[in-house]
Amino acid sequence: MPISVYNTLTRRKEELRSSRESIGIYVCGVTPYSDTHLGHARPSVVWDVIKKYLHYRGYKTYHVQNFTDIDDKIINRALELGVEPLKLAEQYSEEYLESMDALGVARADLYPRVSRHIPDIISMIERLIERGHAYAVNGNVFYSVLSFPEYGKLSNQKIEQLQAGTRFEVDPDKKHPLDFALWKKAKPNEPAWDSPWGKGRPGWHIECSVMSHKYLGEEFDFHGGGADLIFPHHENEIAQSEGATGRPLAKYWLHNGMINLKQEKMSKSLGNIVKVKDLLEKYPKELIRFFILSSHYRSELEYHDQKLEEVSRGWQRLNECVNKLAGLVDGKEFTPEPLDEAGAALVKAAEEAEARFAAAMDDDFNTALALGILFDFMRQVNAYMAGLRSEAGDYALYQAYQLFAKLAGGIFGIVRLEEQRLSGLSEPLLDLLLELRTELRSQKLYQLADYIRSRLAELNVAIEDTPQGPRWKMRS
RNA sequence: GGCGGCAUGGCCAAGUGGUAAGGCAGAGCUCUGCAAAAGCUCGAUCCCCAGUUCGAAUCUGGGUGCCGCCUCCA
Repeated sequence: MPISVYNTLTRRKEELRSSRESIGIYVCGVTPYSDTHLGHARPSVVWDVIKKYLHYRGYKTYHVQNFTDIDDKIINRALELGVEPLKLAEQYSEEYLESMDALGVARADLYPRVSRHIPDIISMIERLIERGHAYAVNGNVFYSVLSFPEYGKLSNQKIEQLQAGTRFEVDPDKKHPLDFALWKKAKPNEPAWDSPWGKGRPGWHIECSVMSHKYLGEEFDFHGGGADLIFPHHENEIAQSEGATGRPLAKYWLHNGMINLKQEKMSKSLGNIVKVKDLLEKYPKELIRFFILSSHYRSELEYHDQKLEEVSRGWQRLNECVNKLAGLVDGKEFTPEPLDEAGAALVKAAEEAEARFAAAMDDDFNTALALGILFDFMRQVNAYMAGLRSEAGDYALYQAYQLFAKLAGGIFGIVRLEEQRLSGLSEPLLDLLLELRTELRSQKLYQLADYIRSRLAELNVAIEDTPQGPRWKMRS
């Protein structure tokens, strides 16, 4: 079954077809001038999962994600703080990468910076001028939107309509109000580079055209980013790249929905951001990923302070199940030889779950559906484990464990295997206590048995009496 | 004003023509000395109106409400 994806450009789902050996992915990265927030985490986690799923399906990928390290916001912030703009940007770029590492996001293959591509930018601007798509005025260079008949095709807008909504003052040097800057004339106290048009710096959108072209070539596969980038950023990228090459920029445009706080977009300018750093202090990364993956990537996602607590219960159950499996399987491998009826049924259920999971992901990466399928399978596994007589583990459990490890662990990154090992004497002593308590229970000395349980609970050790005997676990 | 999206049980969330996945919360039950864990059972006709159709949450038209973009933004 082929993978299909919703393409913003055509506004419908299309089958994924790549003529390349490895799928080229360009995701618009961040403008690094303040802390990484949840809104940045969503596309990162989503693309992390998409990539891992593509790998699972046998594709190779090459993923480029830029840092826009030259920008008005960075310059202004640097001026406030009295530091070098590029240094500030570098610092926040590092912070971004650290946050994403901490979220378990695999790194892109390349993180190009605007500041290191000035000559490439200048040459693309020259090319645009040659081809009649751009003009220089007073040290600035503007892109001429009227020179590109398809302008507006991504955001499905006509130039006249866009113009009607314009609510900012138009630079009198522009031929058309929607023309945008490719090169900005230097102002005092700003980083500036020499160019054929004098000292200046690149405009906002040009860097993505230049760097995607340089590292992925013409017409690569995926171009991604937040839905708020559709206009003007991606629209302008298309105008620049396609104006310069005469060829389509990317085949599939994928846009993730915004994360809202109290029904309002989380954004730096609104000052309502939730920092990834802060979240990670309170919650495991796996839970944050679980939350992000619990709805489809294109829909909006509501966040509030209790949100992660609300979803954590279901997440914990999933983890509990996988942990029990891990304990039973205990790193061993099993062969299918002795397999009773229930075991055979579970093995079959695992196969079905995997097929359904893949079908869900094939359909525009429907992680919410896929999660539902994992929960379905979890119920079957739990039922099987409840009927278990020994702690020996078997082939069916082994298959179930492998499946969770592959899908929930490897692709989604939402399970956390708890290390129950305690240091030194603690573990034997704990086992001794459990043994003692079992003896007390068999003598019906329940008060004492319960006393042990409640005192251990105070030490964050939870005891569960299962048909297979008592087990303990650390409460987080 | 233009463009796009969304509206599904108390909450979250799949489902785009054939009679409503899954999660949380709630109720009951099983297991159990109790507890915990787990399992089982119970709950919605899908914002409103009008159409198309044998049949619509799903298509069409018209409303209502919310969000996003049209200014930097993931």
